[in-house]
Amino acid sequence: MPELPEVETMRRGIKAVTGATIVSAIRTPCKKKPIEISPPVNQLQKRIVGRKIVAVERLGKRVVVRLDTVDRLIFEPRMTGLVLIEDPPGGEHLRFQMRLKGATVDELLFWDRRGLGRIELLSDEEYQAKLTSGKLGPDALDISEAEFPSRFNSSGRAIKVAMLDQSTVAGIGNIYAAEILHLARVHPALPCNRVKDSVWPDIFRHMRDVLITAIKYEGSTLSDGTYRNALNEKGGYQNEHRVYDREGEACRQCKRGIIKRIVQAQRSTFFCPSCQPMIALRKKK
DNA sequence: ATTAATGTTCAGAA
DNA sequence: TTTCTGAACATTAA
Repeated sequence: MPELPEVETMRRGIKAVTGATIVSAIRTPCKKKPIEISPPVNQLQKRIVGRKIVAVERLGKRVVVRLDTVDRLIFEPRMTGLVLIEDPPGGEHLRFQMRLKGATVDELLFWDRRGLGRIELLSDEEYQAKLTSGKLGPDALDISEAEFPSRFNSSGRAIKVAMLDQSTVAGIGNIYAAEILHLARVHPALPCNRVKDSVWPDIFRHMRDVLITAIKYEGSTLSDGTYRNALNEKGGYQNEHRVYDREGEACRQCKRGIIKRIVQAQRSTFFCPSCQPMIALRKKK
């Protein structure tokens, strides 16, 4: 579930592990298929046990735990992963457990219902290589207004598809892409190279506003109830959604449009045809 | 039984 | 070279 606001909420929720020393790290006995851990757990243990956690950061949809070595332990929740410091929603899906000492919390957990998430340990060198590889763009809350359009500009892809691509900007997912484009009144299928120069600042402004507001609400917990903050409480931003998962309902903004659902890049896209007309493409189709 | 789900990646085809 | 499609990963719930 996690997009940038949910992952940022996780990061803040586990911040108390800063300063702790890692006593043990194990792949929890879990009857489900094990999640991917790189390097293999026994090698990973050798590099993290006995080490101290010096900072908890975030990059896009990843929680980055910095150690007092060259290494960073990276948690990537993907669809249903949670990084927690206390008992998870259902013990059945606990995947990874670190015991800690020297801080106010004594464990760090990774829980994942579907098990698509992954854990990765990267050295400084490997981490830098990942950042410069072009596979991961700048964080959506770090990028400047000036750089923002240049990440999309010449591409002919639909703007919503480009927003979901983590190499464009890191952190935006299916919920927030829809919400941002609705606020900015841009049709999700509009090709990037047909977005007017004057519109990019609007998209940038609404991107920051939606993400920052969603962080204040501690993210969105959808109807399946999976996503929880570190205290096992639901987020609140789902009640603020303007288009996501509201197909057939009246647009909250114009009160007349009916929210439509289309499929782009095999993902549902929700938008208001009235607030988000595809002006630049009107002649097509 | 079928479908879709907050994500990512890969192969193969336009 | 770029973009799109389908499938895969694993699990659950409607």
